[in-house]
Amino acid sequence: MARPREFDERAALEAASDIFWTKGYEATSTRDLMARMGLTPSSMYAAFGDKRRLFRRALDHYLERLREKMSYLEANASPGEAITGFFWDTIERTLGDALQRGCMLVNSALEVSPQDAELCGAVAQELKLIEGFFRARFSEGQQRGDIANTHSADNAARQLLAVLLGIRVLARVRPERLLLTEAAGQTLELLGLPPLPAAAASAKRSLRRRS
Amino acid sequence: MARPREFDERAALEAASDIFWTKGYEATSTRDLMARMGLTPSSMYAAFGDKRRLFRRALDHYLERLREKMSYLEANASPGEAITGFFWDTIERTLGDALQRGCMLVNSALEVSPQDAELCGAVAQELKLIEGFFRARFSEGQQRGDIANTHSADNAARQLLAVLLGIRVLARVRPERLLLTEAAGQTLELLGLPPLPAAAASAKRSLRRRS
DNA sequence: CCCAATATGGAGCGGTTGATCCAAAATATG
DNA sequence: CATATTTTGGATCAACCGCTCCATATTGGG
Repeated sequence: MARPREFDERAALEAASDIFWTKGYEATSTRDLMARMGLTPSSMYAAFGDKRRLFRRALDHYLERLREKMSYLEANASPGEAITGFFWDTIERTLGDALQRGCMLVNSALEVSPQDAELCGAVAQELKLIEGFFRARFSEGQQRGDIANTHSADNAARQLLAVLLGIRVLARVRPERLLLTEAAGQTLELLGLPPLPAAAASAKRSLRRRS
Repeated sequence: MARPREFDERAALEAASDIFWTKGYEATSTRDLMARMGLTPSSMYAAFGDKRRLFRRALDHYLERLREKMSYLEANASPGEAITGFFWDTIERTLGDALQRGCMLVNSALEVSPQDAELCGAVAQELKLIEGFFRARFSEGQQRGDIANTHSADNAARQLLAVLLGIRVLARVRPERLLLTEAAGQTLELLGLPPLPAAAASAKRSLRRRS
């Protein structure tokens, strides 16, 4: 019994997520947001609350896709390939992004004030989720016999998480294929995980995607 | 033949570096800066130019200490211990910081726009310096016979750099000793580098420092 | 001792910020 | 068709932004 919304909330969130991802929280103004989301202040504030709460939802929206990637790999690849595939996907996507936005989660992890318990906690929890993904896959691979029992899954997961985050930092300022693939590849190799596709193959692949 | 400065430029830079480190570039206002540096707008702008240039110098000031740390380790420790010591120092310092500021270089790496070629390049170059430190130490250790020749110094350096950056991201939102030490420790171990001091010992050591 | 030269204090510039408010528009229900 | 309810557009708010300007203070050189 009232006027219906003229905009798609999901699409608006997607737009908001995009700007926040590109420019960061502080550097994004509410006017940037309204322009990109195609909303007037009234609509935006009514639908999403203030800037902070909108950011929270935009981040969640971004993270949802990250979680989907993990689920997909868990369901459609062997444990070892799931881990390697995660790194491969991360590197290829990062190198393919002309805007060099890196990862919104990592960007947020460093921009968010440690005093902001709620946002900080959300980021921390998501990192634990990724760590858990690594640990579960690694452990599963060990039970299967694909992966050697030389190292504990706990430590392997911690190491993989650190390397992943490091790669995302590096990619932001030094988007060099060799640097990223070798940093990841070396770690995968030492842990007895499947290697990344050769540079030539992955280059061809990203070329195909671009066209 | 003119009035002399009443403030110490170095101390002012130190103060500026501190706020930028704590709050980031965007979230720091010129008023924050002037208050903390104890300067009026006139003095600040006359001495340091605009906010961006001040940030550049504040970052350089921060990085100088980072370089000193590398020089110190290079001069006063074996190659392997220099690498391990760098990680140890990083972790202890990070865990000891109540403000959880992490590393200003890493924070900047993600906040700086990739379009900002100058600042971005400065960050990239500093990362190369750290990578070079790892590579040189690793290579030297191999020549000495301290470190196995199983892995190339190039790749080891890339991996160490990634883990280091990853740790600094993690520390920002999950300052858990075990997580950081094991992520680093595992990598050091796999590369045949000296282990980090035991948790008990390092806890004692940081306690001593605090008192 | 006066003057050129630099530093200081602080008012204040135009513009932008995040956010609010209200009249007009659009719908489902009675 | 009227009314209650919600959305929409856009003017507008106070506060803050980075930065400039100028009068005043402080020095060294002639």
